[in-house]
Amino acid sequence: MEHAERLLTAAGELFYRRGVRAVGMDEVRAASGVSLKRLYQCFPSKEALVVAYLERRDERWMASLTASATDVAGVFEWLERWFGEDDFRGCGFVNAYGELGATSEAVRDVVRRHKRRLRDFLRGLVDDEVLADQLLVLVDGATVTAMVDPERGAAAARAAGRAARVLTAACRA
Amino acid sequence: MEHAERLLTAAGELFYRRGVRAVGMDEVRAASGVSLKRLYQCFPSKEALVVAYLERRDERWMASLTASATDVAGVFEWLERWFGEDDFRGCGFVNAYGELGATSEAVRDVVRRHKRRLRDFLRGLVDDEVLADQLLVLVDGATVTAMVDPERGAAAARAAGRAARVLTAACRA
DNA sequence: TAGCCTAGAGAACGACCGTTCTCCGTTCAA
DNA sequence: TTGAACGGAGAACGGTCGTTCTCTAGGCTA
Repeated sequence: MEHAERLLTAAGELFYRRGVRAVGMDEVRAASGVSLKRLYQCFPSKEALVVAYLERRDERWMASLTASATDVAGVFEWLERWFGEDDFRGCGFVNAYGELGATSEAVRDVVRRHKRRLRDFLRGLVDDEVLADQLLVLVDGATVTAMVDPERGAAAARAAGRAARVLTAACRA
Repeated sequence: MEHAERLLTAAGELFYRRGVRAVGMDEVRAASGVSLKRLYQCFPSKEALVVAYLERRDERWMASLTASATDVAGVFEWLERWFGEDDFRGCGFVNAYGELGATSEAVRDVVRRHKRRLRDFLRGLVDDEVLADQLLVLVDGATVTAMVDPERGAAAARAAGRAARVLTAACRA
């Protein structure tokens, strides 16, 4: 079923760029070229579409990160490249949580799962619980700074990367 | 004019807890006890009310932080207390930016101003540009972690505080 | 050809949004 | 006592939302 794919591609771009509540189902239909009837056959509600969007985003985002970053320094180099993309608009999961976390339990869960997966990956890189927590904080913090002030995104990524190096060294000592 | 005060108190609680778009003007009216007519006399549009909410939140949040935290360790102790409050729901500015940053220039500006003020305050504590960037990243990152997974909020604050201590020491060396 | 199933286009529906307007009771000056 | 300004309650308005329904055209089977 390629319809779901087309829908998720269109919805993903729109939801990420403008926010979930700012995008109507009819706009997803127009951008995807899929009829409204089939849209609701693929995803029985907007919430289902949002959850699918987040799950797909999780898969792709994590796949890109894990394929490119094989050590701690690589994570922050990858972040700096991401922050520099012209359609970067912060963490799609944090944004979705801020919009819908108070309303939708399903959204809350998928965001939590994503952050847990990210932490697990970092944990695998450093093999220390507290350091993994600290790296997760650095990643999310740099992403927030880059979103609010895109011009300082690269600087934030590098500052966070330096912090990660110092913390990793301190942890080994 | 106490009406504006009542409106901002009600709107602030609702906007922060549930998100801006999830709260209608009529709900602000009901929660504040101020008539709709006067609401629009005080704030000529919802956007104006949102901007005023964020500006007030900036003032109070920064005042609480600066009054309580006189050094770097104090910042993260203050964060841990904040994360433990039962109505904590992450950074109101990041949430508002995720919802409205793509739409409203005024919201974008007030969020940027807030983050710049926060960075300036941190910069005053440590007197080093890169370290100030790193502390800002730690603060925002810990806030994201605490929002997404409230049970780990205290741990995130402490991990970030330990990271700040290590980074501060490394910077002085 | 005749009948039937599908699927798309988009109208329709009910709810709710931000915003404005109407009505009516009160207050207060003359 | 009259009348005019004010203010609150909430109806009204135009628009949009998520979701469902209708209509029509086309392709398949018999």
